Amino acid sequence: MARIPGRQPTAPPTLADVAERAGVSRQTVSNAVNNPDLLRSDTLLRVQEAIEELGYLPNRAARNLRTRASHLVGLRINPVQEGTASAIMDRFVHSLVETSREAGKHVLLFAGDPLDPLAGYDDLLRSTAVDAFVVTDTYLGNPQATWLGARRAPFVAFGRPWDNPSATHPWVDVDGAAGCDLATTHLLDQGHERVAWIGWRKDSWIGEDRRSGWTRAMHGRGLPTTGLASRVEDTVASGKGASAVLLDEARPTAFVCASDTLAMGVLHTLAERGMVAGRDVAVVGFDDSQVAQVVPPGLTSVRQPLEEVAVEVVKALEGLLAHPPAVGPGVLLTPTLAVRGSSSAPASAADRLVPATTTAPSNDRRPADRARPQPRN
Amino acid sequence: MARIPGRQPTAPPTLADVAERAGVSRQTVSNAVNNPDLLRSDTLLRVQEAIEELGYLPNRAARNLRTRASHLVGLRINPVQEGTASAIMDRFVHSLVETSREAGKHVLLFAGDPLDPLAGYDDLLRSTAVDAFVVTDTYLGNPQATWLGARRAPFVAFGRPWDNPSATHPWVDVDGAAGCDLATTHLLDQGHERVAWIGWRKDSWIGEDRRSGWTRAMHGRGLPTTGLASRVEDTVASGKGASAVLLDEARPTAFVCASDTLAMGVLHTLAERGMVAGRDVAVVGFDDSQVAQVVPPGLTSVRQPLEEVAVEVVKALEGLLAHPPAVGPGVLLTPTLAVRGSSSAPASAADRLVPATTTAPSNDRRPADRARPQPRN
DNA sequence: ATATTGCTTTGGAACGTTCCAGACGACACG
DNA sequence: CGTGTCGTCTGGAACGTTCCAAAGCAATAT
Repeated sequence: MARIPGRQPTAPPTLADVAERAGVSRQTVSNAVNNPDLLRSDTLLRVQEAIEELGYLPNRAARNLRTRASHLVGLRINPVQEGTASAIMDRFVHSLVETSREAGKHVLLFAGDPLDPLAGYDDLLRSTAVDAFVVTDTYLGNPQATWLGARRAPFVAFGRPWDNPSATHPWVDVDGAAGCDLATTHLLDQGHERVAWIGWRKDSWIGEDRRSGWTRAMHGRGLPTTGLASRVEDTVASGKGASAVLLDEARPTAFVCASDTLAMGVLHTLAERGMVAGRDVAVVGFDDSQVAQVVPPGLTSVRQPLEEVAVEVVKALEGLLAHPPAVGPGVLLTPTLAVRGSSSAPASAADRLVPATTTAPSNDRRPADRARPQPRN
Repeated sequence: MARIPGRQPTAPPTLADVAERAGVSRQTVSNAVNNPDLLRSDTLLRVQEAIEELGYLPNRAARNLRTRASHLVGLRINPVQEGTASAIMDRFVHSLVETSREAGKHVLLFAGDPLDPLAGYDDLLRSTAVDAFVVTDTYLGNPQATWLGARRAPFVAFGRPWDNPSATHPWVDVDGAAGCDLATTHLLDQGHERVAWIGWRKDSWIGEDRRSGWTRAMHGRGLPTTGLASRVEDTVASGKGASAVLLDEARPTAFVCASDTLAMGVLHTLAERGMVAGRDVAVVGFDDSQVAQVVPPGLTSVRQPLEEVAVEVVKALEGLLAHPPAVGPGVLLTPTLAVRGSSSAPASAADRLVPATTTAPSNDRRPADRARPQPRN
């Protein structure tokens, strides 16, 4: 197969190779790849055969250079957060990669310094290594957004522009309030009335949003929330501490937590007191992490529809990179609830505890009162 | 500021821009970037100033085209495995990204079909989108290796070439046998004698390797292993079932598991029977997943040194891509043991069974203890 | 003085693709 | 019969970089 003299025998075939083989010009081969409908059908066929035989695939670098596009999407990942339950980011990465593939894009990962939200973006942008970014860590109130915006860098945010609701960049987010409302309502439906909240510090927009779902559901049933809430850091230890205090002081029968990490803290407290999640006290987490899925007896958890998020993000990216760019409104998706053992209704309790909606009246024994020590081996 | 006429005002500066500003030729600017020691110091300075002022960064596509290198490393990720505990891959991805950055490389993710180990590789290779691959899923006995080898595609494997020990490609792996030996010995040191094994089916090389660490440790103390082992699938349910059977039939006082997923199965059985891990029965898992870190009372687990793995992988990559390519021998790293509540010595048992020297089982920095607050859903 | 050497700098070519303007033939229209 | 239009195909140029060969120049060796 005639090759240009200086080429390695292992070098991938080029347009010129295919062109020669098919007896057409380079440009015709290019058209066969990019604008097949420009060719007469028989030439198209001939070229396609040549492409097939040679195993030709366009050289990415050359194409990128010419078209000023890399078909790469940059995604910054932070160092692993050890000791926490949430793996949202990882699940999202998987979904994003799969969805991007269908859009002909690949995901380029780069490292981030948690303290400097902008590190890494600049280099990739200036070296035209990526076409656009997906920005995820908007919990800080995203300076990336304004910075990237100022640089005219295309990006889509996973997370609302909390600090600037009038921001014009495309974003996709999950309705945390709806999720916590769902979780709380699920518990209320099982007869719980004293449902406690363990969330994050007040300066977290996401935390306050989720919390509002809890209060909304509680107040919707005319139930009080005072004394039932705690705001702490997102660690297992904090969740453990907060739940211990709440159990002592407010006697809740159920917990809704802003994260699986905090929920695991509750499970720690229960274990320490010989109580059983789902039997003595109900617990619901947030994120449906692997932890929630495998910890006995299974942690009920709000599940973010990350696959859908990825789809919407990619959709927004495609709009952004189209000619001319089209940017739609923000997209807010609704999470679901993965119900597991930690909030399963003990049959007897459920019957007893739902005077409002069902027939069975009044026994004021609550799940928490049924706590008893573990049976010995 | 002179720009070439047709250029957008927002277009990044090019070599020519910098050259004009510094009053030198393009090639001199190129040298200033790539071979600074070729320039006289004063010209170098002048050029560097111009680069600084214009914010110049070499265009990736052009550089890639010319040098036939993309500085990208391809990594295939499989769809998330729901319902399992292990997140090895994700931790590895993080480490790899960080380490790659220091080597001037970025990580390109692409999606994989678990059933077709080769999907995705071919396209990236033929389109010269990546310089090399990191191959991780070698548990299948890796057809990728031979296939990539045949295509002369540079790659480094995380995982030994089990099916072909004489394979010549570079690889990095973690000594699973040593890890399970460590885990078993840790239990033996606490006075346990009947230590059971729950592992994978016999056709898993990795599983058999890990299992050999358990038998080695047991036989080393003259203890029998018959009847104490079970081989199942890597699911929580399997681990639960296997542990239930073993508890009934072999009365072990401790379990060593081939994965955290299986270990969580054991915890399920214990919970169901009102038994407490670490008090009634000791449990050790493998991978030090997030689950192990947060489940009460903490799951002792063998921790793979993924940071080191990443460093070695990148080192191997650099050798592979050097001119001429240099491929070293395979690297086998030793895991550590993260000791947590599930294997804490019951005081009575330890007193009864062995004068246990107070061991310092792990000088590994224990990440669970370093948990930092960081709200992100 | 001339040749040799080493240091520094330079312009042209090339990497493989797509854009652009135009060529070519066929066909229809006036 | 000339002219325009359409469908199809082509060669040259350009994207921004690095490779290559060579040029200019100063200092040293012959």
